[in-house]
Amino acid sequence: MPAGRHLANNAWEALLSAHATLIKEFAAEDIWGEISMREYDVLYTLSKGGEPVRLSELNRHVLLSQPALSRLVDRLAERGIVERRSDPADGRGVRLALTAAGRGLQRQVGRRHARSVARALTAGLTPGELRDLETICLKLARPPAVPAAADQERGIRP
Amino acid sequence: MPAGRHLANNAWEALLSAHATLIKEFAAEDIWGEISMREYDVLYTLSKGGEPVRLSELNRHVLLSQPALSRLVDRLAERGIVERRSDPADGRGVRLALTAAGRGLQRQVGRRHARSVARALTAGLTPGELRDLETICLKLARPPAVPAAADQERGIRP
DNA sequence: TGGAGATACATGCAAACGCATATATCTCGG
DNA sequence: CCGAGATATATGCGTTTGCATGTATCTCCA
Repeated sequence: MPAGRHLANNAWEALLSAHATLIKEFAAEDIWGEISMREYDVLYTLSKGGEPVRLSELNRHVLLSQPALSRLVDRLAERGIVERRSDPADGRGVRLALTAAGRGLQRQVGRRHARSVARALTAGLTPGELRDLETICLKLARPPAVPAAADQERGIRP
Repeated sequence: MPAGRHLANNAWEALLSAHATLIKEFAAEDIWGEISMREYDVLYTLSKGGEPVRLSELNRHVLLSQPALSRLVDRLAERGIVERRSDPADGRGVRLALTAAGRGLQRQVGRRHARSVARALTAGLTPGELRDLETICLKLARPPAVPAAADQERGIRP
């Protein structure tokens, strides 16, 4: 048994707990207007990643199945918040971009949400802890992507 | 503007990113058998909190609306995984407990999942980082609960 | 003590989701 | 250059979710 097993599980449970607590806290706030938190997540990801963004790329950041994301984007497009264009370089692909209205909406909600986030996280943590949290979480967010090890697990030998 | 505003938002974004990445990674594993991750979350919370547990208490840990959780528990009860008893001390309340089958299922899936968690988190983090992550996340998980500040925001003066 | 408001959970219903699968396009070895 | 398999997205369909609201019970104070 690896040494850090309990350490890892305790850390994961704490992360889940923090996530649930904060998500609920943010969801309960009266700042979302005409969009849901999930929709905001999409708008934010679009605004952050240099648009246009592929559906599949978006799907790497948003915790939704591919069909669910496809239809969520549908609804946003019908509401004039995002625009779907076909990708000239790849006939299968879709290029997504915020419309002017979508960008405005993202900024408006984003400002308010950023304030909430700052309030919630600076309330309990020091700047050093915030930096540590970011550093550690960024390490976790990188996909392990060690195909050699996966091959080993399957008994594949070079 | 508070000093740690960007720090806080960067940390939150990293936490969300780590959460999404790891959840997807765990969901993709072939260890869940007859239950979903959400259902496992309920089983785990029941097994951890000294049973019996109230629905409302459970709802504080699980990221689901109260009606959705109520029905999820319904389904688990129909499948013989949890048991709902009425609370003798509070006629409105419900006391939830794992059945023997439910406890067995939780342990079986829990063992496998714990292994995955350990693999995923120890791969990228040192023991010290795991400890730091837990400590920081536990601070975040505590509900702020500063009603005085909320009153102040609404312009209420003592 | 009784009744107004709070709390705990359940239910009706429309919207959203995930799984399986279909469709269209791309990539490559032969 | 062609066809097999891979990749990107869409669609059918049954299940699950959230919102609004209903019902039962509890609390507390006038």
